[in-house]
Amino acid sequence: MDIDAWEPPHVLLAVDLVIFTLRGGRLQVLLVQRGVAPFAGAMALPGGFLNHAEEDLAAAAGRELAEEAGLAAEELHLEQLGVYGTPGRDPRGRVVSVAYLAIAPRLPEPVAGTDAAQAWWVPTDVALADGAALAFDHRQIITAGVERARTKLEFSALATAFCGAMFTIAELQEVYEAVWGVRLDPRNFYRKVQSVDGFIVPAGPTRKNDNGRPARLFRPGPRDTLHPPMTRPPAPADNVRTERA
Amino acid sequence: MDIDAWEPPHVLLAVDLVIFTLRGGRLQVLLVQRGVAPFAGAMALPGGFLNHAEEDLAAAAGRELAEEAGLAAEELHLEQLGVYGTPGRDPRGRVVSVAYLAIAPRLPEPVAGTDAAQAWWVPTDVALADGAALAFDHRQIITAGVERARTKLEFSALATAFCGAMFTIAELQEVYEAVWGVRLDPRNFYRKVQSVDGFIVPAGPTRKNDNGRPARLFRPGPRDTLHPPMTRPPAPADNVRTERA
DNA sequence: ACAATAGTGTCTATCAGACACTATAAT
DNA sequence: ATTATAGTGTCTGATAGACACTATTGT
Repeated sequence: MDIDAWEPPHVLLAVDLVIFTLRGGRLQVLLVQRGVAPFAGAMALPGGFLNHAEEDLAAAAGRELAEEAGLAAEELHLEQLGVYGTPGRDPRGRVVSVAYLAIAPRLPEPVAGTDAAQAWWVPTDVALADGAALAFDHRQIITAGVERARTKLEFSALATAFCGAMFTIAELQEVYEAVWGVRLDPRNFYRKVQSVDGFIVPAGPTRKNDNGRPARLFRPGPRDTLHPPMTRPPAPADNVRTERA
Repeated sequence: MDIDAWEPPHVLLAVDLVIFTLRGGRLQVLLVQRGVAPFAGAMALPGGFLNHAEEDLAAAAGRELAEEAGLAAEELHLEQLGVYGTPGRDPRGRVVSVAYLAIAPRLPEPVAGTDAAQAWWVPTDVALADGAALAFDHRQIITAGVERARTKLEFSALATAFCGAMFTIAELQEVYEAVWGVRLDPRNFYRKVQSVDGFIVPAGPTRKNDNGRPARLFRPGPRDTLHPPMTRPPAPADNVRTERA
């Protein structure tokens, strides 16, 4: 270790984005099809190398978010998920990737302004199915993202990031049901979510409807950490949501 | 971005270690005194650059653990804490550091086999006090480590990592009290900790004493995630532990 | 005996979950 | 009227916290 001429080695640094949204009552992740080697043709998370040696990590994540998904980083929840740097993970050399988790409100199918050849919303259970061909260690990263989202829903106001500026309590419940993969009692959810201190606040006496009684609208409240937390029911496997009746 | 000659930039990769132990009923962190610039003379977390371009991140963390603290990585809890890569954080250039959290059982004062000039156990509240001079962004990293340890104590069996292979329930309670900074009722803690499924298991009818009734000994149980979790009391500021009577 | 810590029993306020019931809309 | 969703009332089993009490050691 004390060789005089020793110089610390350099590595290539990348950012990868796990972008979640809710579509059709299911948790979906944005995937792009790689156009170049390695893993050409396979599905991968949007991401890329740092632009220049002085670019900030979070800034690089926001830039990729705009370039590859056409989303503005300022309006989204964006947080660090982890570092993935196993030596053999990229055949081009030593690449260390910082994974970020991003949450977007409900979005339509074609992602506008996409830089990559193609980008799709893919349900997480499909993306993680056995047959799915994912580039690099992105399967592992997506799994970590799902797990992170699940636990953050319990203890933080992250669920509101899946909704727009205004939402009904039933819409918020759909977020919990989709991410957790369970069904919840609407009556108990209704009071539970309102009993948590600054989670959601009423947004005027406004209303909105499908074919039942109009629901009150809410906005995200000031608090990010929930006291008391939302309790996730123990997953009994037969409680999993299949279809939205 | 589509300039033909563009090459992705390289960065220097480092690992930093937040090593916690319990001494004198207080949560303490291992700090070394830097011998060279930058921040020569200031206190810093143990850590360093990757040895070579193919060294695994976790392996580098384990190596620094051995070199700078004389601790064997195999016996310790070691987990990724986060990435710190703000451009200006290291005056030598673009250095991105991966922080790891390590938990060690009660250890004596002088850390054997230390590579750095000096290494000390420092109570976290002292290390984070206003006057403390910490190198780089290590104050921020230690703060994140404390917060991580606090929440992990609630939902995982991490507390047993602070104890040895055998421990009494009172010793386990000391861990919770020190890390959370609160006092707990021994009677309620006693049953609570035993009601959690595979948290701790009895280690023979063995015993051990100070000057009261001998206590039963326990070993860490098979489960890592606690169901139900240990509930952390709301911190009312006057509940903080000051001295061990 | 006394002091000190280990361990048990039990009460109470609170809360998650179940579910009957009322309210307000569209058709 | 019927259907569908929004929102309220209330019961019950489980649990966190408070705390009286018993058990087992050293001095």
